[in-house]
Amino acid sequence: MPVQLLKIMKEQSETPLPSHLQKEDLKHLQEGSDHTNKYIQGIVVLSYPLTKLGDGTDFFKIVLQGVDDLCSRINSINILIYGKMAEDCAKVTRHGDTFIVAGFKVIKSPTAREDGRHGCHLEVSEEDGSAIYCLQFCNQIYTKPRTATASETAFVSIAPKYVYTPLNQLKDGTIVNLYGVVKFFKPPYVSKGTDFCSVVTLVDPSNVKLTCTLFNGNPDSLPKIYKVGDIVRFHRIKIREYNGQMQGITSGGFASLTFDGTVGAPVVPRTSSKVYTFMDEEHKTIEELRVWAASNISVSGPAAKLSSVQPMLFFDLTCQLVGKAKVDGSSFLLKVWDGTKCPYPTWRVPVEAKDLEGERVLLHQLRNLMVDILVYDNHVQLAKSLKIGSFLRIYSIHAKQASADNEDVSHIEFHLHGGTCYGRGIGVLPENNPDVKELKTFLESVDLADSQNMESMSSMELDGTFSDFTDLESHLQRCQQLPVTVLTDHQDLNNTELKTVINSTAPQQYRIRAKLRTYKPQKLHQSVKLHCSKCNSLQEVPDGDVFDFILQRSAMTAPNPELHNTSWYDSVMWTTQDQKQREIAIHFVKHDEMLRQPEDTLLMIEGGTLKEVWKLTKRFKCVIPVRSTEVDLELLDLSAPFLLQGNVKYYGCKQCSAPKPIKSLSFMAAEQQPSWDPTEIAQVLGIELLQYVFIMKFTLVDGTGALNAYLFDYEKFFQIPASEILTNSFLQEKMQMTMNMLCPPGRKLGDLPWLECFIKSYNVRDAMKHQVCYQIFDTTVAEDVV
DNA sequence: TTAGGATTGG
Repeated sequence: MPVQLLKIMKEQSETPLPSHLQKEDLKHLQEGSDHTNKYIQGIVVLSYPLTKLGDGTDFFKIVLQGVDDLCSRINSINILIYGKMAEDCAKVTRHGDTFIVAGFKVIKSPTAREDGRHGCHLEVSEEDGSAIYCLQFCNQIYTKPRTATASETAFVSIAPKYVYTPLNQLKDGTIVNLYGVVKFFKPPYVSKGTDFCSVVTLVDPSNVKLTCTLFNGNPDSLPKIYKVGDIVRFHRIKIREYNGQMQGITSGGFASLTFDGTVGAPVVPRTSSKVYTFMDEEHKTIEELRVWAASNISVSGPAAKLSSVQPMLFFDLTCQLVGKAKVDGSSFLLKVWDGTKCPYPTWRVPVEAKDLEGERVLLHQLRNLMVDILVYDNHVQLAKSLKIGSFLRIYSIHAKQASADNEDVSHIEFHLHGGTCYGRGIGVLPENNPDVKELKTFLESVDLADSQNMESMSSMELDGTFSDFTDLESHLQRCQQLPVTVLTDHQDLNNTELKTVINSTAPQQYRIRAKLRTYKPQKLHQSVKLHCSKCNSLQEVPDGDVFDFILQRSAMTAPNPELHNTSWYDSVMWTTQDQKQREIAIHFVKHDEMLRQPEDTLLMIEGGTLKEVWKLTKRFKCVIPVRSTEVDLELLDLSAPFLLQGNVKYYGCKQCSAPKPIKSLSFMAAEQQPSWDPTEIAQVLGIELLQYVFIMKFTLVDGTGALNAYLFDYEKFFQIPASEILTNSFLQEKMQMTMNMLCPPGRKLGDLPWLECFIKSYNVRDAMKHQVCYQIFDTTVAEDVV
């Protein structure tokens, strides 16, 4: 029975209702006024038998009498309960119970004249998201005898007890309730039909994705999602199969709650203020999902401040609207700021002064910090409706690099293109949103006088002239500073300005002197990739779990005893004592028919776990995980490392490797002093060795222009081997410190150190477009920096 | 009904 005993209260008169609900007096009830977030309370004085309506719907009617205003003429009201809720209520209702009703519809009562009750009646049902709470004396509902005092009451909720379906158990044609973590979303936008639309992709710990298409005529009724990682609870969402996948779509009684997904943040639901049930159990679910999401969802979205805008990329901006203006039928201008200054010249969209809405004084004061964002097509209608001063998150703004005919230096244009790809759109953030609170505090702290200086500062750097002696002095000081990177070759070349580099055709090579405005990825471990020099492919370094899984799978094949103890290796085998009784075989490769010292020994292991393999690498020179076939030992799947040496896992390229029999290693073993060099082992085994490499994008500026240059570095630039960074926290710290020297966080452009770099330009062409890219080479971090 | 994730135009 979906009746839930929520709490037993002793010596306590107030009820644990959702805190947003407020009591409404019977005499204030009238048709057409807003009663969301209101409840009425009364004593059951009459109930009618449970009946079925013509369409089979259960129907139950009770009469509640108000307790506050006994003298009032209209002191009682009819409550009409429909559907499952009618059945549930009929089971527990007793005369004299106190009922609390929320989420009701107020309808003019056709029987008011006859029964002399309230002029309206209330209608409630599960579909409308209604809730009924019932207060009874304990001894009335406990069947088991117990000592109860009169002051002890049980609090019974006749709100349905919801069942939530994990995303991997959804079935076509059902209507379900579910929880999920937002992996992708499109903020509500105007659809081509009559409604607003929002598309939301969820994941949950079952690791199944569900994309939901949600419609509502009122955008406020759609989930209030502000960022990836938010958690939602959907009630009554319809599941359908579409293109072979499950899909969610709004059904009649759809309702949603949205929560901040940050671990530790207050659990406050965002909802369009309908009545909702939210109790301790739900609270726990949110906390659990937050913890799961923290390690399973990447929220490092492209959010950015104007100060860290990257030309040619897309980003999400949290900002305040300062001005807006009509441009033409298909585009609309938004003028926004976030308190930081975009380091590049930005465009100004010309509009008629009469079309510009916003505080004139503020528009003038903020002119150096404000940027123009031109929004198109389907975003225009929403943009027009925005209120000046409101806080916005604009998703997937395109920072387009462009230059006008009469300009030497390129500028940045901000476009919100038409369509909703990649969640492109505009969301209004409420004042209580934590990001808005932070932004407001920051905006209040911005010294506008300082921003005027910033303007003169950047224009000074742009045209390379110096207005007075102080500027000249500080400039000289900077020039005298040693650069934080140096060239390892080509010292005799002269510097080229970035403007010249950008305006020249590729391919060419240049010596440049520039500042590192920003770099990507900011999380340095994300910069490590595996590179195949044969097919030139790049791939992510596989996760340790993948290796674990492959080891587990290969441990299911028992070692083949016929392959043990050959002329070139000795084998040892044992069975683990645990329940699984795994068989492990280790083959120690001999040299001159003798075993060598462990630190010079290569061994092969069958049936080991990740932990066991790691332990062996601590003791022995090399470890190669293998499995038995009928005729020979063989390497595992190439998603696993084929060799472990020291702290480094060596991987082979799946595409370019052609594994040879393991016994090829015997030739290496026969060498006078086998080096067990990974490159050589790879070659002997027919493996195309993947190299660990740092891939980063540096945004370089020099006062004449800006460009993005890629760093592709095995070891030379940072003087840190890319192969060791992932397993060595000391090296990670060292690299972070180096980056902090090259690009000190929080500094103004003028205070950043200079880098000397050698870069080459090259062409990237495909059928559609042509782009010139830049790569840093023959450059290293200066000795005194590392 | 609409959209059904998957940028780059003005």
